[in-house]
Amino acid sequence: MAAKKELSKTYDFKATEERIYAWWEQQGYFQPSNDPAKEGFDASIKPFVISIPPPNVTGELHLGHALFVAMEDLMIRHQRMKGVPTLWVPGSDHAGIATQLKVEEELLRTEEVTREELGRDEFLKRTWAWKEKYGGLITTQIRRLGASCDWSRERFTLDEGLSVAVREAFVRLYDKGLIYRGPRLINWSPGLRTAVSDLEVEHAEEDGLLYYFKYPIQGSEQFIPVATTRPETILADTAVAVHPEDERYQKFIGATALVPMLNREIPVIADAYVDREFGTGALKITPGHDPNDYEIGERHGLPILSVLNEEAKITAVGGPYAGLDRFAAREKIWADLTEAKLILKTESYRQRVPRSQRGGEIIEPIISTQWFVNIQPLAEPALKAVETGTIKIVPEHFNKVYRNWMENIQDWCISRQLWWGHRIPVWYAPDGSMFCARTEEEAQAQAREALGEDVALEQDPDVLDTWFSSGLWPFSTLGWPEESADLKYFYPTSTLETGYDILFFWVARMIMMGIEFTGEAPFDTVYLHGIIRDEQGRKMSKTIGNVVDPLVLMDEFGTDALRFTLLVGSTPGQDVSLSLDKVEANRNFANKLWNAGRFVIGMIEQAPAVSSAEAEDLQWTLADSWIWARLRALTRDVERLFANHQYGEAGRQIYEYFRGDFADWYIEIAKVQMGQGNVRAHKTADLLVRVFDNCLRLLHPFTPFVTEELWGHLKEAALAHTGKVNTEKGSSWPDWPEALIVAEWPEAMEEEGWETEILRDFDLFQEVVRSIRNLRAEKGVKPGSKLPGLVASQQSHAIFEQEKAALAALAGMEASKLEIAKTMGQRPEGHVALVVGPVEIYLPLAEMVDPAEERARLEAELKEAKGQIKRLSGLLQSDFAKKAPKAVVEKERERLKGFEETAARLEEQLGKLKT
RNA sequence: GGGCGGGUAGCUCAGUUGGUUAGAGCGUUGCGUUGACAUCGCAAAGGUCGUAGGUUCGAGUCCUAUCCCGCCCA
Repeated sequence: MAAKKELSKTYDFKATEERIYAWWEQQGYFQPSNDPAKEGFDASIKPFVISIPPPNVTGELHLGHALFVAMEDLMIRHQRMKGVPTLWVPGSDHAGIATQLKVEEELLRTEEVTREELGRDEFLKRTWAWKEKYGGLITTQIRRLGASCDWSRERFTLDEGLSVAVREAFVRLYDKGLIYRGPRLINWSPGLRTAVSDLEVEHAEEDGLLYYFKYPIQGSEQFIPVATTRPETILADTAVAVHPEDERYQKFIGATALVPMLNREIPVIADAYVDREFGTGALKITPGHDPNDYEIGERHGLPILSVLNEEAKITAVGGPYAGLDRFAAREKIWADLTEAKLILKTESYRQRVPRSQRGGEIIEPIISTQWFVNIQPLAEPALKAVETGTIKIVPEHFNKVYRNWMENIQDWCISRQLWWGHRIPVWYAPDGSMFCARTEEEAQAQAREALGEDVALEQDPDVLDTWFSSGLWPFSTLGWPEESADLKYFYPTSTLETGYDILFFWVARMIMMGIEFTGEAPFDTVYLHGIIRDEQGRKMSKTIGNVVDPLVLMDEFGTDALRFTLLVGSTPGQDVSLSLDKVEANRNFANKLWNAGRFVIGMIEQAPAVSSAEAEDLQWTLADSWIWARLRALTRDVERLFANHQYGEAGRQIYEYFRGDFADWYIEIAKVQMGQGNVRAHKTADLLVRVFDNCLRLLHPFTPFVTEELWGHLKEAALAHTGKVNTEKGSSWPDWPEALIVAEWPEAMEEEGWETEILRDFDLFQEVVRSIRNLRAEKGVKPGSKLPGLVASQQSHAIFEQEKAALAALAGMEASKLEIAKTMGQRPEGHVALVVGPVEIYLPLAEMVDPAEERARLEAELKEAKGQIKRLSGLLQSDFAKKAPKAVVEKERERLKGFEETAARLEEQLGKLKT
């Protein structure tokens, strides 16, 4: 016989996680069980597919990653265990700006060179080198979280295949006329020297000043008072606008105003857009630097002047101010206006300042020639897909958010003045004509066709917004534009899981592009999770210094603890507050699980082998039936909760079952039953295995490592003792596949009718145990001392007769001196009485109890019972009895009966006490 | 200005389609170490579910109004 393998007393996640993960991966469990690339492929089986939200390739793991990995891995593992072919496509994103900035910083720090000094080709070489070096980090960290994604299908947005997809998408949109190039007012990031999209600009309310000054009217001494938050833009004003019905200024409409300091002539126009209540009621119009003014300018055919260049310095338009930085210019102009006696006043003002989502610098609206996607034709079908339910968003209320955005969507600026990214597939001839093509050769051919000769073509220097390639992710990763086998089988994907903060950035764009290019919505469900906050509900930020590193948490508490905390702490669409205490508590939970496993395995070894005929002859105990009934209910609840995407609640229920029912009660009773030996012990060990096996299966998607490890030991023990516990697969009996990760998910077990009574009986048993424990604690009975006692109950007599040994063990009583009776004639001398519904319990504790105290206790209980009787009988006499469903009324009747029993017993006790 | 989410125990949060005594973890208090587990066990204290109305036999859950906090969009 092989040496008995002892499991360590505590769960050692450090010795487990890496080994288990490597084994899973090497066994190929992460790959779809039904794979077009493999033999025996069956295209008719519907797979479950998730595309990972690709993390920044040079990024490092943060809790947001940990949450989405945990969520998606949970879904994937659940489906896999249900026998569905699953595919989770991993990959990463080139993250244009973020990566380029990182590399630039690094180059500046180590070599003291800028990217301009290196040149575009060299810089890109360095960036690829950086990617090779650090790009693996994030995926290694994602593996550590236990992610069961198919690494053989890993993708990167700048891979050749995905780049082909990006060019294809661009060319198709261009050919359809949905991509255009032109000068528009766009958001410019002066620090990064690139355009950004509307979504990348955040508007924060900040304290500022409102500057009041005079706009002189040509040929008169009069002026129009105007207020602005940005005096430097006065230099690019091309009109002054007033409300057409404003009596104060009507006389100026049509007059010519003079731009202060420059004396440029501009018209005074009338436009209903002007808010008469705001400021002075007159508005300076700067179409070149303000989105609202831009629209007014378009309406009135005003010229557009650009007074700020790409570095946010004053251009030649600003005359004497040319070359000044935007902030310096503001001061200088205001000083000059003061000098010229053109100022009125300043007042403090709370304004909305556009800031870059990255870095926080102030964004300048400027006129710039960029590439845009005409989004309306894409948005319409994307909106419809959600409205009609083709795509379901969880939680539902995000439908409205989505619709609201889609209905007000603006054209998307997709060009970026960066080097790291997908270069725009457009080439220019010397004469300025442009050719959009999938390759340079194709562009050359087009040029030859159009111009009749070969000319030197210059590719557009800009790259595409990273989200442009991310928008193609669900199908580009599967091989699109090729009709690959993967694309055919795995697309559309199933669930898209991500944070609500990128609903517009990513989800909406995937839906638009998916429908446009594949004709199908890219997924059927969008599950949105919240943002992780600290225990005080604050966003994690480097400035506050409250950032929690998931790697540190995993080192300290284990991956399962972190995953369980994130999963159980999250409700769809709701932010998650994470505290270290919770992670610690869940580390403890994993340990509890481990030790329960040790116990069950020990019991397998101890169990006697008996024949199946003998086993069948012996009935389950109340506790056996109860833990099984509870498990059946649990499987139903979990099934329902998973179907409704209530993963956190499912986790909580499993946790409570394992801890509250299995560990706290059933295991304790099982010890007694094991002690009885023989067939009883055999059956008990058997049930312990069945129930624990089910717990491990249900928990596996939440805490994959500890459950896999334990299950392996459990299986080994069971198979080593085949006669002692049943190892045959049968209805609801465990089978023993090669690994838990591919074991069958516990099916929801329907209610069979017998459970109600069992649950009620065991509930009474628990109440009795608890009340005895309570009294012991109250009276300070030494925990070790075993009390004799009497339990009397007419109707529930059989329960306690049967569970006598368990009752004694759990309540700290001496089984041989525990008497179970139907009635008690005389109150035994020197005993204290407890009443639980129809049950009376007598314990010989009278010396420890003051009779007056005893009476007070009984009276208090009686009062409580009577109160309940009054409440319930009132309830049952009201309309409730007529209108509520029968079962609900019946439940209350039962309750009333219980309290009446209790009251009767209590009154008896009090009567006896008085004599 | 429009929209959305939240306000439940000291703290952080759960709470199917409304079902009648509202749960967990942590924290607090008391007790406890011979075999599953001190990363533990037993017991206890602690909540007028933001406020005011309404619908209903019945409301933490549905409706209306209102206050506070947060977010998104303009």
